Formats: sequence, structure tokens, C-alpha cells
Amino acid sequence: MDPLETRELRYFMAVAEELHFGRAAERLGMAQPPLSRAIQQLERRLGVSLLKRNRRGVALTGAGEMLLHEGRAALDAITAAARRTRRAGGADSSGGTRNRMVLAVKAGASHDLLHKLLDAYAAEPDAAEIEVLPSGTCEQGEMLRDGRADVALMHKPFNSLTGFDSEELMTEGQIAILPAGHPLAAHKTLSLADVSDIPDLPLARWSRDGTYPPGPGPEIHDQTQLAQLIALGRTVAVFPDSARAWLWAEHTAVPLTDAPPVVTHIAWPAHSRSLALAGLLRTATRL
Amino acid sequence: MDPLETRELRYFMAVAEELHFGRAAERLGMAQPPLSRAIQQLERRLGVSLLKRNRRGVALTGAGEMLLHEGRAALDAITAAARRTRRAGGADSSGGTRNRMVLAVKAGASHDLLHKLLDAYAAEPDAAEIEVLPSGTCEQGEMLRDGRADVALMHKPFNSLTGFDSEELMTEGQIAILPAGHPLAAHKTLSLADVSDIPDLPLARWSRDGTYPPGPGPEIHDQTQLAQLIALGRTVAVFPDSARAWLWAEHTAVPLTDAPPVVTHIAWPAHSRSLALAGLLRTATRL
DNA sequence: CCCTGTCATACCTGGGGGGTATCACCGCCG
DNA sequence: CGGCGGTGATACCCCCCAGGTATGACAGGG
Repeated sequence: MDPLETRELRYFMAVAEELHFGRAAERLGMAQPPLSRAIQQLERRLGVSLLKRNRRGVALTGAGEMLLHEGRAALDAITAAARRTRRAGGADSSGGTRNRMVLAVKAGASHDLLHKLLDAYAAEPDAAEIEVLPSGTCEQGEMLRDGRADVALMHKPFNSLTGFDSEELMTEGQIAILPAGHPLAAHKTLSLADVSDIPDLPLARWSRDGTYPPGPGPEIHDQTQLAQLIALGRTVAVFPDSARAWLWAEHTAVPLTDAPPVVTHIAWPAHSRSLALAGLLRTATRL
Repeated sequence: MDPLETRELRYFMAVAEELHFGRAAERLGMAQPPLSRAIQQLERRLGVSLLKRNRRGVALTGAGEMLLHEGRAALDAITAAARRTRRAGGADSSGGTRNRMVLAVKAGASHDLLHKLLDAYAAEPDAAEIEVLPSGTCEQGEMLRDGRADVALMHKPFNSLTGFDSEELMTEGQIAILPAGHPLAAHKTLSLADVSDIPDLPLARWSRDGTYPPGPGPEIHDQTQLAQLIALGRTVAVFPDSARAWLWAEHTAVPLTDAPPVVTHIAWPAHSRSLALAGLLRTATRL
């Protein structure tokens, strides 16, 4: 009948994630009884049971899982609307001039491409002000979805472009970054197999949502950390070619022959229709 | 601060579309003063002015336009969440079995592809129940966005696939559909220029959102209507090759040499993650 | 100059969202 | 087996705020 309220969605998401009314209520900063009631009302309203209450906690039904996924997308869209509206209203109060735009970039990646892009765009007539937002590991997608960013540089195959519009900007090979003195550093090229099986140099493991894939290598969540460990001869890493920009003297880069190429795209939410974005895209595709 | 409520969004959308508080309030089924207040609160909350109140109606600011676009996307996402949740909960109450799925298809298009797809999918083990939803002119995208449909057959270049994931299914040429007796019907092939300039047969104009592009041809919003007008020798139309399925005896189809090919895709919202959809895609790409 | 149409303000009321206290139920463990 | 802890549900209350009505302020047009 009448539409879902965002409050109800927020409540349900909390319960669906915690699978526990008490903890969910705490997270929401409210008491448990009104939360229980709100969820019941939601279920009545939708005419669907969302949770199975076993006496020991709760579990999601099929409909519950659906609402968990779709609801997250909807909440993201709402916060995106609020964020982008605030951003659009911050500077201009009428004309559409001086729009600010946020560009998300994986920290340290595509450095000179980014530099050239920003310089070229700044030279455009009535260029918008661009704020560069360094993003953590592969979270540019979330940032576009929830409105923290308006446009992003994304790197296939690490980022997924599904749900966004994009233009291809650049393709590059990958390199292995080795300690300068290591025997393998003398090679002209290497294969993935070569670098994944070095007995004294386990491949570094990157943090993904705070968890790490299993393996022998050191746990990394920061490029500086990684650079240091490589320089100390403790690990080896595989990066796109443009990573040469931040290599140290103690590093040696060796091209990999069989690593998949990395394609840099500029991506934006599919429904975007802004002049500033159009200008940036024009600049980017002309580079 | 605290998130936008859908009520506020709905209110703002109404005002932004009507550009008139009174009419917007009427459309919302409420009185004008609380609507005014709600919008003011919204503006205060966002810290942004959304409307310029000239004493003669209102106009949108830049931020207002942003909220109009982003808000529409957000509201669509919310109604989609509600619709899909209801649909998921209708049949199953726990297991995930017998999910229903809605497939949007432009009425009359890709008829035998659709037929083969449905037959092949129905033969799959634990196939979901598929409801076919005939859509009007090119509105499959909206249907995916607001949850009326879960998956759609879309036709490049008529539909835009931006924002969706898709798989290519079929490419076909286009044909001109002429009255059987017409001189041009005797040709083996024609060009677009040939059919757009026939003095006695103006090209039909299709309705787009209830409005028609300008031109001499008759206004059409229904395939049967069009078929009849062609049979009567009053107009000519250009269609994908698969339209041969519904030709009448009084029609003649002539291939067009220079018309852009029509590519049929199966498309779905980028964030979808359902087993039923995966099965349908597997079937579709194997056809 | 008044009348009309617009949005804003003032004030009131009722419903419902949220809180506290408590219940009902189950599983665990001594 | 009986208390005990921890779960979600119920009962009841209160007060805030969404919404309604009446009215104001202001601009433009005849």
C-alpha cells in the first residue's frame, strides 16, 4: 500500500545484520520493544514474514534476504541523494555555477593519469571544482553508490563496473616489484608462476574488509607498509605498470608476461546528468 | 545529519514536479500549509535551499534539480525493494523455493526468442515461475528500476542499458513493412532513404510518453493499429526482422540494407543476486 | 485599489513512535 | 527438576510532530 519509510528500512537492516533484536536496538540507539513492534508492523504492511523467530535469535526468510539486498541499495540511494544535494547546494545558490564534484581514486593508483586529467580539466572553461577522494581497497563502487563520490577511476579487473556507466581510459601491463638485490630482479621479464612460488618471498596479502586471505605472506593494508617490506626483502608484490611512479631505490620492477592487463576506466552512476561530469568526461576521453 | 525520510522525498518530488505548492498538496492528498512546512524543514535539514519562491509560483535551484533526479532514483529503489520483497514472500515462506520472477518484454518483440527461452527454462530443474509482463514503448528500464520487473529483454539501440547488467542474446537486421501491393514491395532490398521519403506512405510516428514526434505520418501507439494502417496502404514502418512473426497477408517485408542492426539483450538490475535469475541467464546464453 | 492567487505563519489536535515494566518461553546447568 | 539467564513479545503511558484550519503577507492585474 503506502510506501516503505526509511526508518523502517533502517530498523530492518539493523535486525537483519545483527540477527538479534537487542543488539540491533542498541546499534540504533533505541530500546528493544519499539524495534520489535516496528518490524512486526513492517511485516504486516508488506504482507510477508521477513524473520523466523527461533527462541535462540532470529533468521532471515527468503523475503527477508530480498529486503536486505534491495533495502541496502535503497538506503544507499537515499543517502546518495542527500549527500549530492548538499554538495550541489553548498556553493551555488541558483545558477549552476561552481559545482563541486568528488572523484574517488584508489590511493596511489594511476597517479600520472590522474595528474594529467586534473590539469587538463582545470584548464577547461567553467570547470567545476574537483575534490579528489582517496578510497581504500576497491571501495570506489560503494562510494559512487552512496553519494560520497560522483565519479571514480576504476581498474578492471579489480573493480566491478556493474551498475555504472564508464569509459575506458588506459590499458597497462603488470609488473612484479622485487627487492633490488634479489636474484629474480635481474630477469628481463617474469611470469606469474615465477613470482607466486618464490620460497623466500611470499606474496603479500591485502586486507579486504579487514580480513585477509589465507597464505604465508605478510598482512598489508597500506602501500607504504608494503613498499617497506619489499625494500627489506621480505615480500614481493604484483602491481599495474603505473606503480613505477612510487617505487623506491631499493625496489626493482620486472614486467610480467602473463598477468592480465589492467584497464583503467572513468565510471559514474548510470543516471547522472550533470554538466560538470560531461565536461570531465570530454577531457578524460581526449587525453 | 539524520537521513532523509521517504515522506519528505515524496513531498519534495511532488512540489518539484508541479512547481506549485497548492497543486502538489492536492496531488498528495493533504493541505498546503503542512506541505510548505515540510519542505522548509527539509531545506533546513539539508542546509540547502531547494526552491526559489517567486511570488508567482516556485522554481528549482541547482540543489533542487539534483534532489529531483537523485530523489527519483531513491524512490524507485524503495518501491522496488517493497515490490520485490512482496514477490519473494508471496510463495515461499522459508526455503527459497518457487520464487516468482517477472520478465518485462516489449509487447510483440522477439516473439520466438521469448518462446524458446521460456520453454527451455521451464524444462530446467527447479525453474522459478516466470511471469511475462508486456511493457509499453521502451519502458522496460523503468520497470527494472522500480521493481515491477526483475529481468527484461531489451533492444539496442531502442532501449538504453545504462545502469543494468546484460548479456547479448541475438542480433538481427531490420525490415520495412509495406502494403503488399505497393511498388516498393517488389524490391529485394531497400535503404532507409527509400522508405523515409515515399510520397504516399509517410513513416508512422510512435507515441513516446503520450507525445508524438512531429511529422506527417499517422500517430500510433499500438501494434495492431499500425498493422491495420499498413494493410490499408496508409503508412510504412521499420521493424526488427523478428517482426515477421506477426505480419499479415496484406503485408510485405523488405530487408533494409543500411538500417542499424537490432541487438536483443537480457538485462537485470546490477545488484541482483538470485538463483532464479542465474538459472534464467544460463538458459538464455545457451540458446 | 481591491481582488485574486500565491506561499508563509499561528495555533490546535490526534496518532503513533518511543520509553519502561513486565510477561512468556526456552535452554542450560547445578 | 527448578531456578536462572537471555530471547522476543505485550501492556501501558507519554509526548512529539505530522497534519488540519484559519489567517496573514505580499505581489500582480483589472
